[in-house]
Amino acid sequence: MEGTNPPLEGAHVTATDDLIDRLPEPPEALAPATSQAERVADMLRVFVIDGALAPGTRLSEERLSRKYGVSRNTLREAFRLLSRERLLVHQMHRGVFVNRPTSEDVRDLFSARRTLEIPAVRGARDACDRAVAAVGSAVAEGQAARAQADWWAMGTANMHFHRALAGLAGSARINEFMSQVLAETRLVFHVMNAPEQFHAPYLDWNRRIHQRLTERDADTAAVELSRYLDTSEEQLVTAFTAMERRADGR
Amino acid sequence: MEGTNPPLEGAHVTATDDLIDRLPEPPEALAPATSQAERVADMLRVFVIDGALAPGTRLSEERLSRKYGVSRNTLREAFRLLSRERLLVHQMHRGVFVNRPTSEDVRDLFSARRTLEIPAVRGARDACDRAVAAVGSAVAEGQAARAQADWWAMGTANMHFHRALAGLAGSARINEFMSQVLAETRLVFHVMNAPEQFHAPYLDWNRRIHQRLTERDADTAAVELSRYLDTSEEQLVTAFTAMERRADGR
DNA sequence: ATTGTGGGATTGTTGAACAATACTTCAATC
DNA sequence: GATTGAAGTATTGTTCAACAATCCCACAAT
Repeated sequence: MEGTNPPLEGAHVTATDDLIDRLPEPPEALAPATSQAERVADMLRVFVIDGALAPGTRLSEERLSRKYGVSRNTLREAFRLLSRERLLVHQMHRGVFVNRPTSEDVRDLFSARRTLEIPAVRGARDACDRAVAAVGSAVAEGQAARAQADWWAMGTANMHFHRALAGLAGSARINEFMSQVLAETRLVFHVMNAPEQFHAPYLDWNRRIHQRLTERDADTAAVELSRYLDTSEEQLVTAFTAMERRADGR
Repeated sequence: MEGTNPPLEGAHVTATDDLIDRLPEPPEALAPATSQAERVADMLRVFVIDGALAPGTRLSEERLSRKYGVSRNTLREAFRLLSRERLLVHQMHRGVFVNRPTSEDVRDLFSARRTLEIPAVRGARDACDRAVAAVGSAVAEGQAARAQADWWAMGTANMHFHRALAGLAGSARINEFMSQVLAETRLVFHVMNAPEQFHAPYLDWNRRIHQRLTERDADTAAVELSRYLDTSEEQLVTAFTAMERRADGR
């Protein structure tokens, strides 16, 4: 071995603070490391939204805690999280139940959606392209689902579409709130035992709205969306009140 | 005692189901009977919003549970509730802290407020009178507070004013979300150690907006509100970033 | 000044215990 | 026969004590 390894020019350079500041951010504030309660909540959330746990179902603390290998206390923490999201409702000394929305809830949900979605669409002029693109991919997702006749996926795509619309507002808090509202809306379909084809006719509507958005015709898009919400709400409320009458008139 | 008490004509009539249905509803679904965790959460919420617990403060499970005579588990349930409201933030294995919003949060909060408030005002034409009246009484509340030079109450009145604006949308879910957004906004003032007179100049602005509303000139009211939000946000963000620079440039 | 290396403090989670409340069952009454 | 009353049972509300996992801090070593 002739000669020595040339020492690297300027080896052992400590990174300046400047450089460090320029480093990419960690994905999520450096691995938030979810707690057990949050993991259980995540799992239950999926069950509720997908309908594995039907609205009105009571969740027994003891059985669930044994089934999923967590203590009752931990499970209760999870319940609290989901209650705040309105997916579960907590009744003192009676337990927690999967939320079963009423027709009044349906009206309120649509009222909230109007407030969130329509202004977002109307102000879409200065929304970032990334947000508009999200709307487009939700449309594509819906069409793919229809091609496969996967009705549940179509419903999911529809939710994504409307979440993307609210996303045009560009506020993280609005986004999260909208997600909750849509999750609760999904419960409505479970309560009704809605035929999953329910969403089918709305796909074209979504496509048209997105079309308007790409044409930068936000106002027309907003008008179409408004009509969409009106008819969708009416259809739901009608079906819902009929079901409610059937239920308590016996 | 002469004679017998005449039996009441038709005494012991059982109420028909019809009659029972017509009975007034109980105030709140028949005494929801709050749990201990909720009571603790209510208490802590007030502390946080009023600033008795400053942003960034860490809440020790052991000390708080001993101080308020509840178990750690119960206290943790309360923490979960408040974390979902973004008043506390939970860091795994580190504990819970009073949320300390950043300038980015301020921008997001105002973005959310724009989405919630402006459309509500613009659509105020078909808002119920009761909701408009709430706006008026918030204005009055602010003027009363100014008369007494009670600056903290002025801030509260300002919050009530904007909550009332969002209330014009007429959705319970929107109302609750708005309350959360405003509570978090209040934290911003605590972070800044804002002089409480901060709110003073906005009182007249509020009065003007309300004036427009009573005149049924919703569009002008919306424009004024939009300007209000712009200037308020700018003022806050400016002060905020200055403070942040001071803090981490040291 | 930076990097290991403890020890101490705090949180995460569990299991068991008990009180308080709701539900169920069945007998007694009108 | 339907309603009321009074058991007993099941479930939730809450506490307590324990232990593992993790973080924080001070101090020594380089």
